[in-house]
Amino acid sequence: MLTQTITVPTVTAAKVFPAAHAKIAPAADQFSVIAACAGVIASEFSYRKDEEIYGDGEPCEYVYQVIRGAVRTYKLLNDGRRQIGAFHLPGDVFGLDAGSTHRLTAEAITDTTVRLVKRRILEAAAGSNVQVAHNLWTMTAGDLRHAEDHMLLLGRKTAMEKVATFLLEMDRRLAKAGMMALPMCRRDIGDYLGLTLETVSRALSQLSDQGVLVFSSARQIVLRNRQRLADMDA
Amino acid sequence: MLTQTITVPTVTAAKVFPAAHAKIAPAADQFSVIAACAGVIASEFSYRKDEEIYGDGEPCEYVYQVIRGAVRTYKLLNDGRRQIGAFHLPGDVFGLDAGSTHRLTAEAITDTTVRLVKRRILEAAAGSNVQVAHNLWTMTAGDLRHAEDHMLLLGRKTAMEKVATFLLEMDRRLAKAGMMALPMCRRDIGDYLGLTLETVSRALSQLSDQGVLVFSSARQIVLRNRQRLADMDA
DNA sequence: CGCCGGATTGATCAGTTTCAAGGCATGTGG
DNA sequence: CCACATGCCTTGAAACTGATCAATCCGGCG
Repeated sequence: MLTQTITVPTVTAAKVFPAAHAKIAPAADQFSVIAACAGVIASEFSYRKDEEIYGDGEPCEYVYQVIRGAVRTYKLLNDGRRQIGAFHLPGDVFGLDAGSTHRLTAEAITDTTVRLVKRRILEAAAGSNVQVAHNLWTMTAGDLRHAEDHMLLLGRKTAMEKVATFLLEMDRRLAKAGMMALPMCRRDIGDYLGLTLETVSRALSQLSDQGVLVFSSARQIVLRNRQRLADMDA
Repeated sequence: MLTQTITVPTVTAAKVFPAAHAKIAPAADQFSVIAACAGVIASEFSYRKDEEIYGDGEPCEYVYQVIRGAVRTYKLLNDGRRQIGAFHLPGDVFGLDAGSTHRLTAEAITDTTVRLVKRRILEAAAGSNVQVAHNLWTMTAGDLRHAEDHMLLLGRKTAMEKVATFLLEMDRRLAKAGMMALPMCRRDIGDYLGLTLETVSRALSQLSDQGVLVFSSARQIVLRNRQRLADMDA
């Protein structure tokens, strides 16, 4: 079980959309569009490391966008086995469920700041604005695409292939100046890939030995040979 | 590799919506709603066993609903390893991708008849009718929910737990008169659960030995103890 | 400095896959 | 009607991948 910091979310700021932000991912654009269309006042909230943002089964009150930090969304089995469905990095939208309750739990991986809009307002906007409705659909479809790719990984790739895929995904999503600063620990990576933390560690060590990557520290990685990774990725 | 029957789809019928059909699943309702809203002429097509309905990467020309038979949608790795993302049974809608191309391949498991509507028309309807737009979203969200549950299964459940989950899912979706007639072979089940066909067979044999289920034939199954299965399911 | 959480590494174990053989049902042609 | 081929399923034995258990190691921080 993970340590659970019990903290009440703190409002750190509140501003009117659209707000300019450094790095705008496609999903971020859509978020801005729907928020703007809805004419919403979006707030910023901050969460501490390991703090729960929402829980499995809770009503969907907000839709979130990561500003700083990182978020994991996961499901648990009775005995505590955990499957992380996705990591959400700056720019990413999460917590958008079509139903009335969340079906995964969301937690801050590191200290994290999110922008959020009330789901009720979004819903209303979608009811009168087809552009908003279309964006809700394509955002959910983007999550589905990721889930489909991830099912292939979980069901059919070997440990090394899983780790190679993970590295390429993270490289694409958060590499800056050729360097990757992973926000999550080995256990998180394992629970994302359907592996144990030891297997993840061994695979990374092996890639390091082969010169495919270089560690600055355990979580600071430079990829030296993306092609080799892409080959392993199957 | 599966045997590929090369056959051109045959139009067997064409009728105007809404058409009454015996068993209406929730998704079926939505399909009818969107089709009705779009004022679409829906056709019926038939596919032979193992025939491809659409391929990974092909443009999304139609959205489909299973009338009779069963469909598998899957992804492949370079070397042929296959992950089946979902089985589509009578009433189910499939082939609804928000993007412009399909990201999985769809094949008929048995001889299958589908109803289909042109995606272009649906798209247009969604642009002017928020009810249609909303239904597209909730259908995609339903697929996402299934994928999220399935990631947990693929990444974290044991072979026996996977098979138990599979049996309960199929029981819920296609049991008639307490009897389940599986349309798919052991290899399909394995590729859905991230197992080999032998492991699936062994798990089923073990459940049979324990009296949890009874085989009429290899694919005709009666569940004798759903509670035991639910317990294994974790 | 010593503690602590996270990461690495080693040794062994277990579950699943792989390889292989055989059974059973279905269908076809002699 | 029977012999045989075929596809699918079951079962067994061996091999292997990844998990588990356990011992450091390392870096940051009080």
